[in-house]
Amino acid sequence: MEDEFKKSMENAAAQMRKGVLEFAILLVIAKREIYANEIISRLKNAKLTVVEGTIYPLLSRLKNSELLDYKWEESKSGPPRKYYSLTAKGRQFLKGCEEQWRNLESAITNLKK
Amino acid sequence: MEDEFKKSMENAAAQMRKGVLEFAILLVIAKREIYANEIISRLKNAKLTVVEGTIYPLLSRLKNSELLDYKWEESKSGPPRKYYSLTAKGRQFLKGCEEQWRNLESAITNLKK
DNA sequence: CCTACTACCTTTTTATGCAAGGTAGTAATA
DNA sequence: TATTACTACCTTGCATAAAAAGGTAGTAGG
Repeated sequence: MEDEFKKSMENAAAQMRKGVLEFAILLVIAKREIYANEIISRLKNAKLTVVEGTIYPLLSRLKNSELLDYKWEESKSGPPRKYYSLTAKGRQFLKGCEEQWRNLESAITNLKK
Repeated sequence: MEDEFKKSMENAAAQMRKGVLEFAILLVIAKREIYANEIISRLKNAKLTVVEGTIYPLLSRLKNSELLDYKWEESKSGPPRKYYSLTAKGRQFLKGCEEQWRNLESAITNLKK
């Protein structure tokens, strides 16, 4: 397999990941209060790689849109952490995302037929 | 529901669509030779809206990457059309996309648990 | 020959993910 | 108490790519 091909393939995969990134982060936060580095680990486990430079601006955006809230908490080892949680608006938004996701899944299924 | 919220929701939906756009187009072309405007209609039916300014550059990119090929064909009514088809490389690429898509689906499923 | 329609394509704007670099708190150790 | 290591936060600048808007050209009908 050529290099160019691999590059394109990786790029396509990255595009798909980007598309659901916000959704994925909201899903993770919905489960429990969590801070940025934990979110990164959690997504990595699910094979959705995200880096700091991506997640911090995104979390800020979601906070500004009032979909998220956070509270500072001390850490036993290291600097304090921002624990994020969903606001009521955020939960509503997440529901919308879930519906969009189902639509997307059915769209792809249809296109395959 | 506020306006801001709707806007964010639409934006999130758009993001998701973007992520699978290339994949969706390849799926459509895989079924039969087809030209740009038909692709647009086909995707619209599947609730994946795309516009010309999006699809033409994308088709060119895929052609340049040798994933697509095309041939001109006369139309009974109007200017000639570029009918696109997948190259061998394109079919291989599509397989890769399908795998990525499955990965994404399982990632989301896992994050929900 | 003018209008309508279809089909192609390009230019410009905007959004956003990511690499890289930066600050600061804790803690172990030399 | 200086040094190093680690964790956690955040910002700047670049590259990519979708979408809006505008442009060219072929056919057809009145």
